[in-house]
Amino acid sequence: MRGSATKEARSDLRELEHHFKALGDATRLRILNLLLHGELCVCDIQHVLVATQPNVSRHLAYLKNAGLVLDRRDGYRIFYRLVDPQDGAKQRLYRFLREVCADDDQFKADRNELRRVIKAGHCTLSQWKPYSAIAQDQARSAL
Amino acid sequence: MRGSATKEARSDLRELEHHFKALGDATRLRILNLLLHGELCVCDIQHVLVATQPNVSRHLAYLKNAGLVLDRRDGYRIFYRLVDPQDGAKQRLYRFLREVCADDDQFKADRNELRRVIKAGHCTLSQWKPYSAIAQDQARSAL
DNA sequence: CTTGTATATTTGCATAGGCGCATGGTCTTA
DNA sequence: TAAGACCATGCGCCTATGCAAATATACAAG
Repeated sequence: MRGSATKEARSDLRELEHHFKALGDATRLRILNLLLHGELCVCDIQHVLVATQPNVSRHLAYLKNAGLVLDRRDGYRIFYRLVDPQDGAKQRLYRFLREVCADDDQFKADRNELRRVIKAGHCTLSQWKPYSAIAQDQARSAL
Repeated sequence: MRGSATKEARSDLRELEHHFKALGDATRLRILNLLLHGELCVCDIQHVLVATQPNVSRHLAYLKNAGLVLDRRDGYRIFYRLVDPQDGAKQRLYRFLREVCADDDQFKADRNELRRVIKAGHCTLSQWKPYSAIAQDQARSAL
């Protein structure tokens, strides 16, 4: 099944460029840092980042267009999650991101704030789901 | 000496953002792919990419401003090389880049073309130097 | 069907970024 | 000093992107 080279090597350069473009923004990096640990709805992110709703929404649309996140509707809210990495490229990217996000203070603070927001139940409350590629306990503890 | 956290964690977010911005362009990715294997002058890159000189020059300036490359004058030409990674962040970044560049066809073709250009001696000829963080033989063979 | 909540999209504006072209600067050699 | 090789930068044009504010859409509850 390694024959997916057809898909993977088709235009890695363009895909890579788009991925990096998507990562080249502080707000989007902060969003990804949160999504690395689980599925979230827009308003949770909005609360953590203290940003306007259209702003968060547009950045999520950008990430979705770049092929980095997926969305899912549940009632009147929409949950975003990282695309499940199938190819090696995305796996490497996520691993790299996780390494990078781990140390930074801003990212740490955001994760703390996310924990607070989830506890406060502003929005998701019981809806929170860890990112499927991460073990549940790992996601919760790493948060 | 791990106490460099002061420098590293100062504003990782902004630095990371700038790095990713620098990577979010196909031309710059192609340039970095070449520089991963050694020091090069502008006209070599120009020949490989088949781009105008000012264009290459500006992208190199962008990379330099982003803290990813350094330059050095030697006679009437200027050689660019990757910044020697001191912090873990840049090491991880380069490792990630090297992994990603290895498979892609465009990057491979560029490396082949670079080898041809170096052999043809358009510019650097005997001046070519491998990127210091890579063993000389590894750089030449990987090229 | 109306109201309220959560998201998305449009609009307008300001800035950043990419490219080609022309110009100017630096260094070498004659 | 003059010419040639190599490189940087300013200018104009165009596109992409970021943000705020307003507006539109989707859903739930009454």
